Amino acid sequence: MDKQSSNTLSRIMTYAEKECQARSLRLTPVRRRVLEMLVKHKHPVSAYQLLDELVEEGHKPAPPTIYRALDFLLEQGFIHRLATQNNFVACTHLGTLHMGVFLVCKRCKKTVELLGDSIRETLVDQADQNEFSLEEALVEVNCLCQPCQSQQERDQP
Amino acid sequence: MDKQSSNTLSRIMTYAEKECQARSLRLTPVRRRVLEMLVKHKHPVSAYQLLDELVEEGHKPAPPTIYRALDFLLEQGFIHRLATQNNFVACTHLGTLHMGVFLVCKRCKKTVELLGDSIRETLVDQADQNEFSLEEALVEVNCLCQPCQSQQERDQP
DNA sequence: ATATCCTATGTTATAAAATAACATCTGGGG
DNA sequence: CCCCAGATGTTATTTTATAACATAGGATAT
Repeated sequence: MDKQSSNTLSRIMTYAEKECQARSLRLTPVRRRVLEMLVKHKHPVSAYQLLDELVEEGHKPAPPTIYRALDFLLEQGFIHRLATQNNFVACTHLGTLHMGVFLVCKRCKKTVELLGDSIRETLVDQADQNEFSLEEALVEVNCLCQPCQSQQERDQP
Repeated sequence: MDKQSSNTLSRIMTYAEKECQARSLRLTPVRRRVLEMLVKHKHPVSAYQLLDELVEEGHKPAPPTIYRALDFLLEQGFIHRLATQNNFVACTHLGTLHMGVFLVCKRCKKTVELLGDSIRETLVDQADQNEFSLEEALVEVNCLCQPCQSQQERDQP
C-alpha cells in the first residue's frame, strides 16, 4: 500500500476510534478489522468476501459475526451498503453530513461516492410534496467509467 | 378492486401488449400473469411472494420461472426493482422517460414512484464531472408517510 | 474483590433470494 | 411439415442474511 492510502487508513481508524469514544461505543477487534478491510479495498466487497479474508488470517468467524460488525459500522455511518450489488464500502466522506450517492462502473465496479447535497434538497422537497418525511436515502448510479467506455468501444466497434 | 384500479390494470396490460408487439417480443402467460400481480399489489412484493400466489392459483412454477419473467419485465421497463427491499413493483409512469425514484415508507411500505427529472439532471452532471457515463440509476428513499409519522408519535411520545 | 448486568461474540441451524445447468416444449418462418 | 430460437420446466446449488440460544468479558455498584 502506498503512503497516501496508508495515511488515509490510519486517519480513518483514528476518526472511528474517537467517534466511538465520544458516543460511548466500543470499536472492538472484529469491528476494527472489518472496517480496516473495507477501507483497504478499492471496490465494494460482499460480507462473505470479508469472511473469507478473516478465515485466511486465522480467525474463523461465522456469518453473524460479520453481519453484526457491518450493522454496527453502518449505524455509525463509517460504511455504506450498495444494495443493488449486495456489497459494502467504506465511507469516503467521514465527518461530513451527506447522503449516500454512488457512481458504480458496471464493468470494473470502480465506485465513487458523492456528497449529494443538491440531490438531498430535491428529495426532501419531493418527499414533502408527497407527505413523506425523509429518513435516509440510497442513490446508486450504474455507469461506465472512462477507461471502461474506451474498452467497450474497442470490444464492440 | 375498485373501478379506478381496474381501469389502470387493463390500461397497463394493453400498453404492455402493444409495446411487446411493437418490439417483436412475446408477452407470454407467465409474464402477463406476473405483471398483473405486480400491478394489483399496492406495495412492492418479493419474487417468492409472487411464486406463492401462483402456486395457490394451481400453477406450480419454480423460482427460475418467476425470475425470468421479472427480468423480462424489468428489461422492458414495465416494472422496477427495489434493491434495498429485495422487492419488485410495477412502474407507475409507463410510457414516460424517467428514472426510478422511490419514496418508501419504512413502516408500512407504502411506495410512491417519482419521475426524478431534476435528480437525473444532477446525476448526469456529476457523473460527467467524474468521467462516468450514466447508464441507469436507482434512488430509494427511506421515509415515513404521514399516517405512520402520526402513529409513531403516538407509539413513542 | 465480587456479584451483577449489559453488550459483544461464538455457534448451530435455517431462512430467503437468486442462479446454474440441462431437459423439454412450442409456435412461427422456411 | 420440419426446424430452430426462444420460452418454460426441472433439479440442484449458490449466495446472502438472520434466528435462536450459549458463552465470554468489561464496566459498575456494593
